[in-house]
Amino acid sequence: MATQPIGYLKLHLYNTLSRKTEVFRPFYPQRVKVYTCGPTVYSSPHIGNFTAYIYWDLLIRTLKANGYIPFRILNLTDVGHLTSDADDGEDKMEKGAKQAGLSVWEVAEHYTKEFLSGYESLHLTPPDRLAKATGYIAEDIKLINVLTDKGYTYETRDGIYYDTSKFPAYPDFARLKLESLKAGARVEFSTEKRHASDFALWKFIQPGDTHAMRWDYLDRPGYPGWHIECSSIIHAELGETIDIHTGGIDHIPVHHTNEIAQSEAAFDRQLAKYWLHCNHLTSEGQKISKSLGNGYTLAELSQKGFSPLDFKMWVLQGHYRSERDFSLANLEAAKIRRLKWRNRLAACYQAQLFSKDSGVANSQDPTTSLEQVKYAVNDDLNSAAAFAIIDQADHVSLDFWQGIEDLFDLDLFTDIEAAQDFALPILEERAIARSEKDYQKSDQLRDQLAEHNLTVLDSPHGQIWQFLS
RNA sequence: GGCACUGUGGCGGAGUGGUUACGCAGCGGUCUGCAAAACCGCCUACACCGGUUCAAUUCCGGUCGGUGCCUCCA
Repeated sequence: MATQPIGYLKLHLYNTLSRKTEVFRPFYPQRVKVYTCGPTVYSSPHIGNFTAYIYWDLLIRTLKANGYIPFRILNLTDVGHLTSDADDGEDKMEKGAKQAGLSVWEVAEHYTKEFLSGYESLHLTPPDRLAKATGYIAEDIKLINVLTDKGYTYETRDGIYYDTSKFPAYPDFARLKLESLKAGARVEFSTEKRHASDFALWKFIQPGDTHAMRWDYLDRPGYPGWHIECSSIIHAELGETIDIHTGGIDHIPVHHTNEIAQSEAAFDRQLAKYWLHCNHLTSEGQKISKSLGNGYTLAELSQKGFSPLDFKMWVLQGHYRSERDFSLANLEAAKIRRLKWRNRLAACYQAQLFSKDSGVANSQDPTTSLEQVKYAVNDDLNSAAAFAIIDQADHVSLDFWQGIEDLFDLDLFTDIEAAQDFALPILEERAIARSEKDYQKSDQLRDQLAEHNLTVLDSPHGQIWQFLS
């Protein structure tokens, strides 16, 4: 498999809908509509949250590598939802605000910025549109009205609910067994709910409730339910049906199941053709969750000397559907691997600049290596297999590395030119010192490089500078 | 309790019915004025018990273990 002849392998993706790996065939030949379920912006995003966006970025880049033109929406949940179905559940946005002494709007603003800055530091392709839930309240209401007109809803004292029994396909997506779901449920359900799986489309704010985010609907103040925003954003921005819908594995039984129920009941069209779900991370053997507050942030990793790109390297070393356990020791290994790639690239850069025959020991066509990498990624985004090919690739082409950057963007080219400019005169001086056997000076010059995070290797082809970290 | 996933060498981590990726660490060596995170080589695993098969880590069944979801989360 690894040395497979480079035929064109069509993009294959594992589709949760069928629980099978399928050849990807979008609705239209080129344009691919993608929707990614984004974060709830009420606390600092941790590494587990970002893992998902790293994988979905790989999806977007892989689509592009296959000649597709993806159009992607990423939503931000900036409206509070109750923490539980119970009437006394605390709204997590409101809770976050209370803890920080800010308004809910300020909380959303603050953590949105934090999320986006982390997103950027990971070199993730920006979505074509960032959709904030609070920007689509009118669409939410429109959609609820459609569902009401079609007889899918009922009203209780605390809100408008979706009657899941009216949508027979409800359990299909997650392969739910509704009876056992009911039996195992640990939550106190709203007593007015008709079925355990029914969910709120809209919540009414009760007199005396201080809920800050509120909109008028049915002549009363209220706010949208947990799942409606994704359905209405998709409808507003992408239409009734899309090619790919992505999210975390946790979304399958509730959020995506409900999304399908809402959208497909309203529009009588399949919501998405392909559903991709990434697995969750554990951190040092423990589940990471916002509620437990036990995940590292990118800033914390940075304090420990790891770039966000080192973390990205670690993430892409594994497969998006695998359970991964994060540890600093493993992050260290990924950091070193990335450093080695940067140094290979640096050596390649120097060879191309100074060697007439830029193909030093070049026994393999770099284009072939790159095709092999794409081949691996086309197999359900197998970045781990792709990385093995990169490690083995025998080449010195900058084009190859550019191709790798297009696919993964690990910021491998960073500082190359500056390092070159700094190292060049020192290396020249050192060459002279060495030819005069002035080793003391030669070592001094090496120390000088070290102060700028560089070192030098004496190869048969001459001196090569390398990054130290 | 229900559902799903999963068990690969010191640590990670792909993959495959037969030739046993890859990374990190370790070990040995080479090159070098000394070095080197440079080069070469080594360490060769698939939880356990059955079954199918000419052949299973790979398929099937069972056992034991791990994880996730069923409650907001990527």
